[in-house]
Amino acid sequence: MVTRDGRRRVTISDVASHAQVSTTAVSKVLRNAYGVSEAMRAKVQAAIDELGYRPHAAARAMRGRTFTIGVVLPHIRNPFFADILDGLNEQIAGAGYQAIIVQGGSMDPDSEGRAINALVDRQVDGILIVAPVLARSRLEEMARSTPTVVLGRHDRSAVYDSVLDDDEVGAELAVEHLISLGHRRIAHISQKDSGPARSVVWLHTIRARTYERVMAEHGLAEHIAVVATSYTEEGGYQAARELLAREPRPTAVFAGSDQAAFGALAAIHEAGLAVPGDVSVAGYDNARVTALAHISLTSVDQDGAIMGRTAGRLLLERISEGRTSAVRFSVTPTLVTRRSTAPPRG
Amino acid sequence: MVTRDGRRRVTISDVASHAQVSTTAVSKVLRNAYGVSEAMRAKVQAAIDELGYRPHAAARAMRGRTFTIGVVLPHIRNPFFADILDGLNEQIAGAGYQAIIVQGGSMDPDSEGRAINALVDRQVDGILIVAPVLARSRLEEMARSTPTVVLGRHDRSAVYDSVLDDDEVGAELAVEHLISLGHRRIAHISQKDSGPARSVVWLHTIRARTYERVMAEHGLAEHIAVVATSYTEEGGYQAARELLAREPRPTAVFAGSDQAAFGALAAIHEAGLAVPGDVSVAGYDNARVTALAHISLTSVDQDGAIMGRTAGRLLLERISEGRTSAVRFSVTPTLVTRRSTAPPRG
DNA sequence: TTAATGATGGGTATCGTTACCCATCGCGGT
DNA sequence: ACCGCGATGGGTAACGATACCCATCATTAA
Repeated sequence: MVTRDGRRRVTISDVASHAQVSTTAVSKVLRNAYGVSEAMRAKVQAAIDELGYRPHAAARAMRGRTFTIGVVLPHIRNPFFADILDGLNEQIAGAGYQAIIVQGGSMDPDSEGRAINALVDRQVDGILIVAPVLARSRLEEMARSTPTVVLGRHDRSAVYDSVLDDDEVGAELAVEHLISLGHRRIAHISQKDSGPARSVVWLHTIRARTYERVMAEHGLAEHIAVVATSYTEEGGYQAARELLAREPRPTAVFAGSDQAAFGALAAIHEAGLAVPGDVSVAGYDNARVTALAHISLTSVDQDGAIMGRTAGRLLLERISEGRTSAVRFSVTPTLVTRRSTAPPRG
Repeated sequence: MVTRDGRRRVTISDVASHAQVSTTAVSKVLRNAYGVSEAMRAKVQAAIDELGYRPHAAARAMRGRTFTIGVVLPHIRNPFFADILDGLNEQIAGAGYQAIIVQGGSMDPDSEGRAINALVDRQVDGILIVAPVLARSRLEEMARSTPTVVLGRHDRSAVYDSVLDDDEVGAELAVEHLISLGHRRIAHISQKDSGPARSVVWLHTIRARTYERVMAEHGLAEHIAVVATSYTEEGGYQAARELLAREPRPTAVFAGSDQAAFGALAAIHEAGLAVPGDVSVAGYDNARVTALAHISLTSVDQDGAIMGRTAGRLLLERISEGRTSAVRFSVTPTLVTRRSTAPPRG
């Protein structure tokens, strides 16, 4: 291969001739394959270092592994995804794998499908897909050809692994907290469905249903108020404006995600109301920014780093150890109370 | 190629035999190459659609283009990068290109180098690298073999293109604004150097130097106070704590990035001080969250979407049109004043 | 009429690496 | 002395697509 500047890239043959061995031997050393003596390994490694050789991932993809994990994120704006990614990288870097990220375009199945195809076409060894909205059949089709972990989706599959937090416990914690503070008119901000309505495969549906269940269990069924927009700042803002216009207005808002909670805070502030004096707000994800003193948002913590690490481990198990049985891993969330929630006034 | 489930992937030969033409013809259609009749194009396209064929990017990489743009981000936590990415995607999607993102590990040249290598090994057609800390010689080495655009770095190169905002203008706007409000003790939060100290290739250095220059021009040289940590929430928090401990404490803080400004807001709030009553705060980037009512941060706006679009256009020019001369594109920032800045008390 | 030209389609070597298979060697057991 | 076996190293045909070159044919110019 000749690069634009006319210099040839160092290939496995260059290493082989420099070390005076066969390309096969070099390949075996590279892959830690069976049948290589210690002397051979040292000799080849020396040649590799001397020439600054790096395996050509694209060429590898033609026959073997690419040592690449593909990650599909709905969008990179959500800070919680950064935690997941850090956990994933930590886990796979040691095994010599590299993560590449593509944006899936949140809530749009077509765009998500294109993103997945892009990874499959690039022959990644494994795929982590976060909160997909694609039909399960399409996910399974992909999972049959490439090891796959799905994060944040409540369905069971025999072909891909699942990593999720227990959204029922998380939502319960948040709603119970608000109720125990004395709130009765508690509203919920959810996300619009982008597939079969109210299906429990989606985490936002679980959070919303749990909210309704807990409200009902405490005799607050008449106060149930859900506005479904999206788990974004804009979505939270719109939903909160709608809720604040109601009469009587809610004294507390449980937002399905921290981003939505930020938008809600903005709307509340804009309406001239105080948090938590007039309205308490709780979020979900415990993104790092929620801890900052001027925001100080009560939020449900799901450990993104552990979820990312686990996803990485599950993928490596499938890739290297050939596991084919499906696994489901669930973390239990906890509530972090901060200054955005307090007993209602009067 | 046989996938795990035993099904063969559809290849160009399958398409060729199905359409009863040569693989060469199919390849030409795929690449929009010269020498294809309209009838041929239609026939081949029909076969492609019928079989659901998708080109194998890894195989393409062996001889031709991968139709992939690699993006190196210091980390995905910074919301400003999301704007850049949206602009880039918008520009390259039409040309059939796909962006893949790798994390470079901010402020760590080694980790950044590994990220770049990962992209080069995967044979991407072009690379966009955001705010790199790597030595210029390494960047140029890479740029000689792969079309490269560097975003947010103030050096001139003959081999790669540069996209940046005019940080001198931006910093001037922010500092002049604070001075015109009547502030004199204005502090600045900057970023530690991760290479040659105080070199003007780094945008944080330009912002810091401009701050010093403008202060001096207004006879405020004695009030110059710079704390260099990092453009992150943690960095802004630490720096602000240090600044608030000084006697007398500053009445205004110009943070070099919005993220640092958020950290500063947290520290100020934690110290029991009010914004803008006790301390005014201005940031840089005008990330979307700064506009939210409960934050309402005065910030310097650089249009990330335009920068991303331009970077995409410049890369496509190099890839498709073979441009080799280096280009430099600079956007002029504007100031967006919000409620975090006001005249000093008393 | 012939030669030159342009448009179109196809044959084939090749990119860098690995999977598969085979050759060789040394050693222990019969 | 011979056989069998495990350990080691190498030869070679793929993987899927494209670049390069050539063959063919219709059209136009001389």
